[in-house]
Amino acid sequence: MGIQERKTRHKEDLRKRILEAAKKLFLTAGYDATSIRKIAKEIEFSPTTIYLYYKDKRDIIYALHREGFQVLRQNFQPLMQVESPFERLKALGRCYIRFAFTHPDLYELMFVMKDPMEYLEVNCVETEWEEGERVFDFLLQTVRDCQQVGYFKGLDPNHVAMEAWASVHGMCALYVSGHLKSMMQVVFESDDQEGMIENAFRVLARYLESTK
Amino acid sequence: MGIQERKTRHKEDLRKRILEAAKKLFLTAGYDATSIRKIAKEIEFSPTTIYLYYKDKRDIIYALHREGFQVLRQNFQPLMQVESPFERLKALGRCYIRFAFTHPDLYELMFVMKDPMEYLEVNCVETEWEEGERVFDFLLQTVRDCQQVGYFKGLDPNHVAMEAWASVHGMCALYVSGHLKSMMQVVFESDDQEGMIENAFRVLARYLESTK
DNA sequence: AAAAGTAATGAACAGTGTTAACTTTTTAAA
DNA sequence: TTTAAAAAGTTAACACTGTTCATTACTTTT
Repeated sequence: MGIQERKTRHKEDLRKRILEAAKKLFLTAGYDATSIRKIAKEIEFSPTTIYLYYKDKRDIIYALHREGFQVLRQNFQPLMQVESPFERLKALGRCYIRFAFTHPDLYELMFVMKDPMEYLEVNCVETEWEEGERVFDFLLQTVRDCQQVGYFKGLDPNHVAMEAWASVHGMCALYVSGHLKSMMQVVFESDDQEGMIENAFRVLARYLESTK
Repeated sequence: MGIQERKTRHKEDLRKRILEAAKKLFLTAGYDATSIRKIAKEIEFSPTTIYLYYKDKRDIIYALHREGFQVLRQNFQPLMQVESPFERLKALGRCYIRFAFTHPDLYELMFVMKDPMEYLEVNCVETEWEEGERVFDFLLQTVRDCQQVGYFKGLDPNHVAMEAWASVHGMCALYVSGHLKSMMQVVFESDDQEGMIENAFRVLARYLESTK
């Protein structure tokens, strides 16, 4: 069945080329500026062809969403080696923030935009947000490990993990949306957003440290 | 000049009616479903008439954005009376979260969407995000008041305030975007988002408390 | 060679924000 | 009161959007 195989490979290839084109447009011009027609022009196919490979536009951005989570998990990989649970937790936070700053559009797609989540709800097999689950599970396990060595005494690890995620996500979300920038210009008359986030994270780290 | 005045009042009236129609559509159907044409149909005017009162669509949503901040400040008003700075700080956080849960669309408009911020950048008088400034200043002053009675020793109030805002914003943002819902269904097999946020906030409050 | 199946497309639908040119209404001056 | 100017509002159009349907071009199977 070598012919059949080649055909399948060709199909998969076009699927990938569509996604690559979509990613390119998305990362250079943003979501709203990424239209089906522009993607089609990029790969030199008719717009309707895209619908043979992806259900609709949300299907495409959901594919990018999944890809983003793979990249994030790759970023997290080296942290597994960090011995100290608390150092690992802090590194996790810093890594998460760095990801948001280096891939703001991807971050927005993964953690801010509603469309991919709506896609999940509609095409529901109920339990399908594996990527997100794995990432949160890593955080959760790290929190539990911290408890083993005396941190977060008397606190529910689920709530601790949730609070930690919300904190760093809050910083990143304010950054990618431009709210941090506007706020800092007005309130602090400064432009060093990265420094501000760095310092805010240090405060958070102090809080966590003091639970020991 | 009574006639001139009446005319001005009439113009202001139509401006308001446009905004009311926009708000109604926005709150019932969301931003994307709120088109200029639909707003026009709602107030029974031609679509182009709207452009005589608002520069463009972003101008309208920026007006809603400002209105939202007025509502938020009204919600904060009673908290001024809270004597204890730390109690005030906690009440501020709870109040902020309650606002996000009761007006999720408005919250999204005010703190998540990029468009109003972009509108600010384009129509720049540089320093024009008064509403946001006032709200953050209130938080900042409360943090300083807390320091006066022994909290946050050795910490920069700016960074403490930033961290606090990021934390609660993170919770709210994950709620309004649907990420919290998906995550909880997958990881905790639960639907009680409000309870989760409540508990996460309690953890944060514990952190803050422990700085005394 | 004819039939069946697949891949790709052109044309169209119903909608979007926005602008230019035109018409109607209102105001002010002669 | 008539007339000219200014303001308010509308129609038609442009250049887009996501998406669907009928049709063509090509490949494989019978």
